Amino acid sequence: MPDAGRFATLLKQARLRVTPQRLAILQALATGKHVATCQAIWARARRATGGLGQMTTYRILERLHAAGLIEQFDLGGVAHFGLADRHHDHVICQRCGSVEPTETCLLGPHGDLTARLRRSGFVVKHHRLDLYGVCRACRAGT
Amino acid sequence: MPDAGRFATLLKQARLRVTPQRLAILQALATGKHVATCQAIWARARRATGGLGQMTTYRILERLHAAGLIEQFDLGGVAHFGLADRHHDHVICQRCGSVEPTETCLLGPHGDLTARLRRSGFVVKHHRLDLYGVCRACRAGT
DNA sequence: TATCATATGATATTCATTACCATCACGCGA
DNA sequence: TCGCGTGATGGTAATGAATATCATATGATA
Ligand SMILES: [Zn+2]
Ligand SMILES: [Zn+2]
Ligand SMILES: [Zn+2]
Ligand SMILES: [Zn+2]
Repeated sequence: MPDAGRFATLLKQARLRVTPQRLAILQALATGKHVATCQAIWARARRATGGLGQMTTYRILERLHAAGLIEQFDLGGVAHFGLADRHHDHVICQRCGSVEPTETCLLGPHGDLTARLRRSGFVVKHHRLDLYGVCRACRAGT
Repeated sequence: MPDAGRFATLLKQARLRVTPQRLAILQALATGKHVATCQAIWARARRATGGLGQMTTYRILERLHAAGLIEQFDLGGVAHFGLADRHHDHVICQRCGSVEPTETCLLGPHGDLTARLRRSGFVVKHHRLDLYGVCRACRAGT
């Protein structure tokens, strides 16, 4: 667990207890793809710790999301989770299902949009922008 | 069913059979909120037709989505459906859960973004932009 | 180290969605 | 207008993710 110290600090900053299970799940989130299902995270994390309950995984992921440490969104009907270190948008391939984060926010001058909507009475807290299409690898494979 | 003729035309254009169940579901989608769950759509449509199976509702919604007549996306873990007459983005209130469509696409010069990503090898087919926040009514109610 | 609030783990349960199959009816051609 | 055949419908059963519950274990603080 190379990032144990960093993750422990993150948990403490969020006023959450530092447990081996939580560290294992954060580590699993850091090593895999950009996002993963609860099942996948559980499978990877339990291998590292030995005994990790599946329901514990659900509860920890919910808690980490409530604390803002991870992002959560539904994809194909099942919840997906990923580390939420910085804001990013998503580029999703409809063929292979890969989910990649963008380097920068794609919304451009974000202030414009927020100001425009605030004038209509709606206060924007955050947004989710997902671009669907076909990635380079899948196009080449055709 | 005031829009029966219009919906029948839509179905025929999509090479789908015109059945009372499909018309009832399209009508239910047109009368309710911008999006609704399968359960809610079923409840409203069955009242209009008398006998409508729940599983039939699932199958019809899936078919209509495959044909591009309706939009589908997960919200809070359950699928939501709405008429997809034109492209729009979503303004979602986190307090009351209301989902409202935007008049125009919020992405601005869409071509810029598409071109930029195509240069990286990714071909954008469509996107989903959801803005989360608090609506005017909920703010006033505080 | 003692204490306690909280986290964990296992089971049972809920609920949306899918699978399956027998019956029915829309659309088309005679 | 009347059959016919393909596709649609409806019901039951099965799947699978997610939640509820509660006894036990453990991290944090003093
Ligand atoms: Zn992400
Ligand atoms: Zn963004
Ligand atoms: Zn919409
Ligand atoms: Zn848009």
